[in-house]
Amino acid sequence: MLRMSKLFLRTLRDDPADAEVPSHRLLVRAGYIRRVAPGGYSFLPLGQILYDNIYRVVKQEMDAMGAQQVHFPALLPREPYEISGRWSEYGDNLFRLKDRKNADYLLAPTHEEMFTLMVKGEYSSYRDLPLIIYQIQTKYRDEARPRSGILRGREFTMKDSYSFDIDDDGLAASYELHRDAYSKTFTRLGITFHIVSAMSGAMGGSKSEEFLAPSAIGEDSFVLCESCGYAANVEAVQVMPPVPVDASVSHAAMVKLHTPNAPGIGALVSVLNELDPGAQYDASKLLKNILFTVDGSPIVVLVPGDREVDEERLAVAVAPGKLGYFEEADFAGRPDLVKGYVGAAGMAARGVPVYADPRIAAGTAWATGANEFEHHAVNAVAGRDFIVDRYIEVATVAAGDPCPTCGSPLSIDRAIEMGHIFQLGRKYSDAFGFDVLGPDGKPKRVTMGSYGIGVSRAMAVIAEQTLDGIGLCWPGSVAPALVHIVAVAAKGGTGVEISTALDIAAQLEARGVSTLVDDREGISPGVRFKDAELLGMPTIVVVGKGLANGTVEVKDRRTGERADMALGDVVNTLVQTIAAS
RNA sequence: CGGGCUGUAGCGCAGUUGGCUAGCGCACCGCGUUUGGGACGCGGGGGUCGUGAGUUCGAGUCUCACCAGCCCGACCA
Repeated sequence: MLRMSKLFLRTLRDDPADAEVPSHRLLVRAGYIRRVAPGGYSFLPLGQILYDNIYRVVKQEMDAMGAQQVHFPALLPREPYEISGRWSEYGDNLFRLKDRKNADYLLAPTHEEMFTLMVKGEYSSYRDLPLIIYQIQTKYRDEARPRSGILRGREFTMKDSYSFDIDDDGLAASYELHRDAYSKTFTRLGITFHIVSAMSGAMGGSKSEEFLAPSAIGEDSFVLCESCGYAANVEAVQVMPPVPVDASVSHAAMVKLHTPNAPGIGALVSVLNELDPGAQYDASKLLKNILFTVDGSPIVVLVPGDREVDEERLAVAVAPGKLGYFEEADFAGRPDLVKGYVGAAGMAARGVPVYADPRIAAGTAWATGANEFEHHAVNAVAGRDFIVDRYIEVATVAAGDPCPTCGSPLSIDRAIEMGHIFQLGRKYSDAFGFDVLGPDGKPKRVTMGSYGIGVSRAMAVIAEQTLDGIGLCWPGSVAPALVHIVAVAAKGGTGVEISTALDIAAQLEARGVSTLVDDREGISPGVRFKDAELLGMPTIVVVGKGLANGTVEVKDRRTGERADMALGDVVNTLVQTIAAS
């Protein structure tokens, strides 16, 4: 039983000035968290209980799938990360520090290395596998821009697990176990989510899916197909293969036009339409020619004018080459590349490789730069006037694009990444030379998966998906208390409301229902009601004026429905209702 | 890394052309009234005005530097 007369809690009437997103504002106002540093938050008692409840759900589902919990330090020596290459790969996002002997340490952003070493140290036979171990532990990432309170912090809690298998089939099985466990976990946490295909990204490896919680404040975008259920992070969408082009259609010869005052795609469209009123140009018929550098050498990337280049996908496509921007200084050194008027035609002569989105299929005609100041070319045909050296999927997707599996229009929504499951493969077992002896007595390289759930982030996500105009609104599976009992003293009262509220709470607790009692003295009813709504327990019981008639009021925080109930029935009824839900 | 905005009590904010004891609301303490929708009266406590230099008889206010926070942008040829 939590008693508000004793609870270490102060609710705020005003929104904190530094909080932008609703979950952050309410978690601070309701006294769950307090900021202590950029991206660093303390939990007050209600926040800690909420966190513990989420922790318990995550742990139960991990244990249920046969994973075993372990624990690592967050403070780690440099060497393992040096061996895996991540000491440098992680860049500025890694917190590095030195001990008194000037030795390098880091605060772990994730623990693949340590798990690999731990298992390598104990196991050496195929008969020991498969194995899944996990921890729920604090991670540190020096984010370029921590934001949204607990949603993107520099210190946060993550459940990370790792599977160790002898072969690909085993890895696939461990992966499926996680997929199921994650679905159960997020369902129990009351989170609405989609499982989407994800990009493997910097982690290396192959198959990867994300658990995304749709939210307007999300930092990820994903596509969803209403008709077939295809879902993917926008960074991982597979576009349709290039539409076959009717080779019999012949295009007019490429023409160079004088196009002054046409900076940018929008202005160029207007200028071209003036020059050629019959042609009906729009951005999708223009070709963006964007220069990047790979290991210092220029490349040009072609996308339709109404699309953007997805740099993360491009970075993956050119790996292990290092992607960079082609900047002013680079233009200065290449007078043959005219800023604002770069055109694919002529890149071969300049020794610049041409990478293109599949939409720039051979036989398609485009308006593009003419590699001459204030000049553009129209009717530049792929395969005739310019050659594409390599097709890669780098154009951003747009709402309405065809679904790669069924062709229906895709929708795009924002979401928060809640979990990520990932078939790592042998990246880390290779790095650390982790073999076990196979049945044939020969060494066999272990294959791994890594899997994460943002535990502290889940607090913000659940808040974000459930809050309303008057406060937080927790699902019963994580709420700090299931029932919030408000004692409202009657005029000239004797305190019987408070003692009755405490009595109801004691009976509920005895039957396993957690309670929060507003037993504060001298607080006006309005404050109690506002606080109860702000704090967000699923059920609110008001012990007040009805007591004279032997009734209390029961309110559902989510629906706002309220009903008077006989004092003698309230405990039984609540216990039954909660058991049924 | 670039741009914009902001640093005054635990929280939210005001503070004029530089001026005397730095204010208001919430929160907090005391007394009294009040008690079903963020009550009221009276009386209180709480401040290195982000930090450091400088200008000045005098700086929350002006100048410079630094630090911190929030938001936006990260290239579009």
